[in-house]
Amino acid sequence: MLTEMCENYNTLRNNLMEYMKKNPETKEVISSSKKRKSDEISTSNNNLIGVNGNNSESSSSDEDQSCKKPRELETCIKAKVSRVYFKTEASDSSLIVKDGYQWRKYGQKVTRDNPSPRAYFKCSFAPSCAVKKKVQRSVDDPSVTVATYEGEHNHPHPSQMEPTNNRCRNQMNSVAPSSAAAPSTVTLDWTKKTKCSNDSSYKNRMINSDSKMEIPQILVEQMASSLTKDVKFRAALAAAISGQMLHQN
DNA sequence: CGATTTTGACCCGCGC
DNA sequence: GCGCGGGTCAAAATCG
Repeated sequence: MLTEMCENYNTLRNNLMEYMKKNPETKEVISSSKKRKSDEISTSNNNLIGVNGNNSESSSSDEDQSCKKPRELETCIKAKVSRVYFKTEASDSSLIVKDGYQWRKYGQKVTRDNPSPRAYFKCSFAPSCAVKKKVQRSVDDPSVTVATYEGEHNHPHPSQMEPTNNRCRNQMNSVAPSSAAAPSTVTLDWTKKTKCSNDSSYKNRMINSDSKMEIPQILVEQMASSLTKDVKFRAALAAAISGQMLHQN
């Protein structure tokens, strides 16, 4: 599956390169757009379940160059911004994202371009950890929750640091009952991994824990089959891999 | 009783 | 200068 993904990624990359050669003005058009417009472009371009991690170094860095104002430029340099898409129940009106960290909600607003409210969270370890996140349902797909992370945690993952933390554990477990029999199980499991792809320590831990789990072979095959048939998943994985490659470069 | 959430008020940058 | 809109504050309410 990974081989196929890599091939698809290479094909996509080549197509993009060719397109960029044929349309060199594309960059300028994007970079000359205003900030809010570029946000919209970013959202629409990532109209899939996946990770747009570390915008300042990824393929979307062109639009970040549109940060003309000193304050925005400072923000671009100082705050590491990543956008993560979570697949959730459309009927679930809560804006709780179970990423394992502890957050304290400090505000909620209804924004102009999206009828669903946007929730503002700070890391519970603030002010020592200044990470913030914004959570809002996608305007295109209400079943998709978009979480925008600003900054990086300067402390270990709470679930690793404090394994007896009831609140956190309850949040993580709260996914299980509804997803146990639902077809969305695969999606939820996958989002648990992808949303942590910017945190290498957590990612490694997930991989390690996965290797210890005994998953029935038939289930693995079913999961792999359903995922490879999913166009959105393939595109999201390609985006995640390309982001990782660009990050390494 | 401390931690967290809710929610209206306030602040501030931006466009006109 | 003014109004709009996004982001933050902080008091009250709620939760465990």
